[in-house]
Amino acid sequence: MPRRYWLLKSEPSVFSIHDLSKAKDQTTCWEGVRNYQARNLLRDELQVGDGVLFHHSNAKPPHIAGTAVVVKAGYPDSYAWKKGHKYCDPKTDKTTPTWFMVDVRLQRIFDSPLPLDLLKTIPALANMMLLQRGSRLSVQPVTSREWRAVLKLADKTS
DNA sequence: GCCAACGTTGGC
DNA sequence: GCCAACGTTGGC
Repeated sequence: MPRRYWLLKSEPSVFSIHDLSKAKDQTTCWEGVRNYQARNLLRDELQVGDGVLFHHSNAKPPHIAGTAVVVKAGYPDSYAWKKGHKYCDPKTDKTTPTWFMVDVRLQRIFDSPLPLDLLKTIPALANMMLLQRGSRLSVQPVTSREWRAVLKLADKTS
């Protein structure tokens, strides 16, 4: 199985890559995804060892902040059953979980974050979902070509 | 703050 | 199952 790549987005005011760097083992569960398309990817596709681009959405400007690695594949998102929590979903139950999460560990914080308008200048990224459809979908597939181009850009700008 | 994109909801 | 209404997201 070849290693695969993904983009995960988070609003830095909620949880940033710097928060991840301060977390125990620089590892966190990626809870709170409440969209079925993204859920399917978390549940079925993300595997241990897969690469993750950490995107800061709703930032000024929005940017890819660094990389992480999947250290635990999809498992039920227990926040769905935390009463009163913003990620609580009372319609779901524990015997047939609806929502899933993965664990990711920090790999690298880019010296210079890569804003969208810079990413848009890179031909290899022209078809990237992030640039075509924005970051509404909170878990996005990234091709190995896109992954390489982003890392190359990160090295160039650091 | 605006608005386009898009997901969800609910009446029929 | 369709689709209009509505809500949310996020880039600008």
